[in-house]
Amino acid sequence: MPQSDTVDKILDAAELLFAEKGFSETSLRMITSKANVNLAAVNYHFGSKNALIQAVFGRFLGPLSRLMEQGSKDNNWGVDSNIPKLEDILRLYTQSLLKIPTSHDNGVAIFMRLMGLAYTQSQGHLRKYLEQQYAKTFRLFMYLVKLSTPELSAEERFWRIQFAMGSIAFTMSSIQPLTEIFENSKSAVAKPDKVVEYLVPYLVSGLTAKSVDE
Amino acid sequence: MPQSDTVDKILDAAELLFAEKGFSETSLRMITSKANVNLAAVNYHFGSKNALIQAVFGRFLGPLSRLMEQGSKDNNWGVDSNIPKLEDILRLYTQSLLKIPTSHDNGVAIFMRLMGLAYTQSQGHLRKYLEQQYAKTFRLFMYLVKLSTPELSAEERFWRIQFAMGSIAFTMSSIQPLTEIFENSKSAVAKPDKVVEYLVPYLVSGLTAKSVDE
DNA sequence: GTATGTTTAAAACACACGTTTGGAATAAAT
DNA sequence: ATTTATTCCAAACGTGTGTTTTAAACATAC
Repeated sequence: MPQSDTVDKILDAAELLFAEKGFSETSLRMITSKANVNLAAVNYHFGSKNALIQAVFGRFLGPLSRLMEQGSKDNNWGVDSNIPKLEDILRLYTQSLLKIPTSHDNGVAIFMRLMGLAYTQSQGHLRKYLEQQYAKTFRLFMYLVKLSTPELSAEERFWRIQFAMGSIAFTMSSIQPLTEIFENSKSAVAKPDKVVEYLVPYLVSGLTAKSVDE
Repeated sequence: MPQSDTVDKILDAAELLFAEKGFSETSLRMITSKANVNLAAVNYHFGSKNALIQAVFGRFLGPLSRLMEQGSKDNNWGVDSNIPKLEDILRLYTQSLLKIPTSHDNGVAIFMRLMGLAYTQSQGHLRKYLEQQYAKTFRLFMYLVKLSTPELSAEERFWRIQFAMGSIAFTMSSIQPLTEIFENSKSAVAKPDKVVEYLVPYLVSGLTAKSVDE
């Protein structure tokens, strides 16, 4: 068995458990027993639990970051007065998400859930890691949105993006428990794709709402 | 010193620490030392840490729940074809929030942050407690929104409310320099009232967006 | 003033956590 | 075949956790 196998088994198990329970609520013993590896393997391969958390994020944010930048470049957004539509930006984002290779289905929901947790749980080290690792991509995203919503003030645009990210992260965070609650005659668990279908027009409408400044 | 004093001191300290760090990341020793009470006081007065968490929420949600139901009744919403406007519902909500008595300013921000954590951190006991305690109020809220947005399908309305709640909870959760806000109460960092000003038109626009079903 | 119930205090409890250790097993290289 | 580096494993370590225990302090009523 090659080395990478243990590493990936740990990452796979950690990803699921973190998404399900949160970071502090998931112990290394849960992870290693789910992954069928020795407890010490985490500290051996990753160094610490915090480093493992960061590695979990790096595994999907790396590809996502690359896909977003590539997509923007392919469309020539931002050059020669080539201004993207807000829907197109969101679509690039969601479709980039779907392109990320995952070890299991429901990968998208898990990513979004993890991103929500990253913002919401006060893991200082994670925030620091994400900032210095993906600040460039985030700035690109902000720039694109700026191009497509020139009528907004910088402050209002910032907050609206914040609101939009909240809708996404929060929704994906609570899909499972909510569908359990409101299971009035609806048997099927809400599929993320279906939810995204509802999400996009909502976001577009909210982001392009008439400004309060006017 | 009367009994209630210790109880309130614990609740005050717990509220702040939970909002700042999360539930699992806050130990009873942090709470009791911040509250200047003995460690055993928590288990004596509340029974367990989980019960303390629930008590912190009860202190907020009890008044809020009453205010919402009273406000709806005062406006005769739902009777005699008296249909509320969506803005009015949101305004009732935000103003009810502001009316809740808090032991310190920034109470609203802390409350929203806690609600975000409640949804986001998978504290099973908390979710169960909130459900069986405030399901009635939540159902009223859903009903009012249904009255004001008759054009939406039940499913799409459900998800849009979800999106909206996400915006609120997430935004308040990630006003990052929270600690600064707590310490020097007149910090210039994002004031919740200002954010709400931006939030309302965004929510209205999103919630009333043209349906994807049409 | 004594008795009764309630609240505080200090200490200890059992347990789960992340991490470290030292040696066994395995693979790669000479 | 022997060496060398890497990976795995069982066990233990130290620390911090929520909770319990015991007794003292306090308040209240008779």
